[in-house]
Amino acid sequence: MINYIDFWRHGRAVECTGLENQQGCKPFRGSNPLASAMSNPRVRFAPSPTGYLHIGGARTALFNWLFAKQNNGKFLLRIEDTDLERSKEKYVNQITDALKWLGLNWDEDIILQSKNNSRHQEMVSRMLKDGTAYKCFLQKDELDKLRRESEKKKEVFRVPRTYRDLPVEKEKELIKKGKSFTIRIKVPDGETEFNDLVYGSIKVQNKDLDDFIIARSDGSPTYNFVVAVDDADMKITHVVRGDDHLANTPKQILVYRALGLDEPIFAHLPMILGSDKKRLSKRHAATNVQEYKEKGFTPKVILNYLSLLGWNPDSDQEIFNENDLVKSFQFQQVQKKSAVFDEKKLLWISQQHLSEMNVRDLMNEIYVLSPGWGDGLEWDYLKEVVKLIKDRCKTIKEVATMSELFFTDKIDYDPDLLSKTFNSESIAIIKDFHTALNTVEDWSRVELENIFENIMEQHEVVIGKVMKPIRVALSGIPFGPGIFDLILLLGKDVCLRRLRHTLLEIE
RNA sequence: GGCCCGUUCGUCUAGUGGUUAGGACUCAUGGUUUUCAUCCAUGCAACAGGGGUUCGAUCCCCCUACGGGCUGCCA
Repeated sequence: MINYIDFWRHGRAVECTGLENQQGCKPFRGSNPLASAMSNPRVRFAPSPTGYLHIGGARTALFNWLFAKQNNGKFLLRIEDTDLERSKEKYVNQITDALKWLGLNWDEDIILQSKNNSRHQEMVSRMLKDGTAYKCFLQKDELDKLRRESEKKKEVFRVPRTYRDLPVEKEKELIKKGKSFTIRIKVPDGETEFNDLVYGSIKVQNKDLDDFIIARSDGSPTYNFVVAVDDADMKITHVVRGDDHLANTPKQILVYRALGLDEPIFAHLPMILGSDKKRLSKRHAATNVQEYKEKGFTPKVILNYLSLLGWNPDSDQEIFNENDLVKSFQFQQVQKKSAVFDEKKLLWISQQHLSEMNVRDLMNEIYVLSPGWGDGLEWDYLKEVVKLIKDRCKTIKEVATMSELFFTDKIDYDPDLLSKTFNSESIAIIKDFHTALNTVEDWSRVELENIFENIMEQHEVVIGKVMKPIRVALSGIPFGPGIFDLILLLGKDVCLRRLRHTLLEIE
């Protein structure tokens, strides 16, 4: 007996009896028509617009993008918006905004999956016509019951193939009676194997797969069907996605084969976990790419850190720009195990980037983060401010925040800090310093150093005792740029005013 | 339950049939620095467990445990 002939369409009809060896049923191997596509791969990122772009999605997008850039290919974006309930247009915008901000620009127009509906229907019909799929009249409650029963008996539940080879007349009869049906794929005997670029060879026995549904009773096609059709239509050569899809892949391959479509190459990426080793979810501290923007991380920093999660460059290099990444990226170096997201390391990467960033670029990043930053102040002054504090900051946000002390007229002193810093001795020092500053003629570093030395002598103290109270009085914080730089940049008037202000606060 | 995948310092990772199991982040200590940060030095810290194979296993094989994914008329 011949099972549905020509199920696999590989230029030749193959008869699978289920008894012969599996080789005959296996698809092309060495003659993979996609081999030539290596030079111009087409990859895609396919998020569902049911939420913001999270950090795991960003990494998936990044690896796709890197691979495309590296091989002179195309990086495409497909929005999987077929879940009408949960899909929202605002999320589409959030996702595209986040991708743009990261610099992961896509080629060609965005594909909305929902727009492909008629194409999906067409393909479902084709499978029905070809006999690679069938109408299944099992009702949901029947299935639920069967499932419960096998669970009770501790048996493995399998969807019964009751309607798989139903004569046409009987089918018509059932439809006439108003019985609803789903459409299931006829999973062939044998096994399905594929070679994942990250995980290597993956093999499953087809008997472990049910005749899964490709179209629901309302006619809408299901994910594992649609994704295969869309990827094929988009001529995707490499499917790069999270490893939560690893187990779905054989099903999708079955769809490709049933439809005679070219199979892509697959590469599955390990998951990103939270610090509790649980899959990164909304429950975790920050998973939204947007949040990292707000925290003051630049796109380059995010990309750099994300690339190191689950991938290693086969060298000691840890700081990368996009070009380095494009050059070094390799699926062979992608880890199989999931990785924990570590914000400490992110901060370190960020700091490394900041220290290498020139002041101008840094200022532009600050403007992206907070457009009103330094309003009304001169560019040159702002530049000096940034130059002075950038080496002490880990994020753009920190630079923006710390720079405030150069902008505001009035500093909000922390009472605890004041009481810790000031006693009768330091108050006297502040007063003396105020007097000296007031009368100084030459506003220079040398002159300031002289003043400091005089005070140290007068009060018989080390420089720390002079510097600390002055620093707190001038900046409101117990650390920061060199004291003379601070004074010189703030200017005489501001310094005098802040010294007086401090004295008022503590007295 | 079944199937698939995984398991090296707290974290990201390198590594090999014989290594003092390497690096980075974090943390601790010391040094440099007018403070802080940087920087430098030092230190703490890992092969999940059990069986094999082997002269010898972190590395190869098997089992167990643990973790994750899939198993849906979600995507």
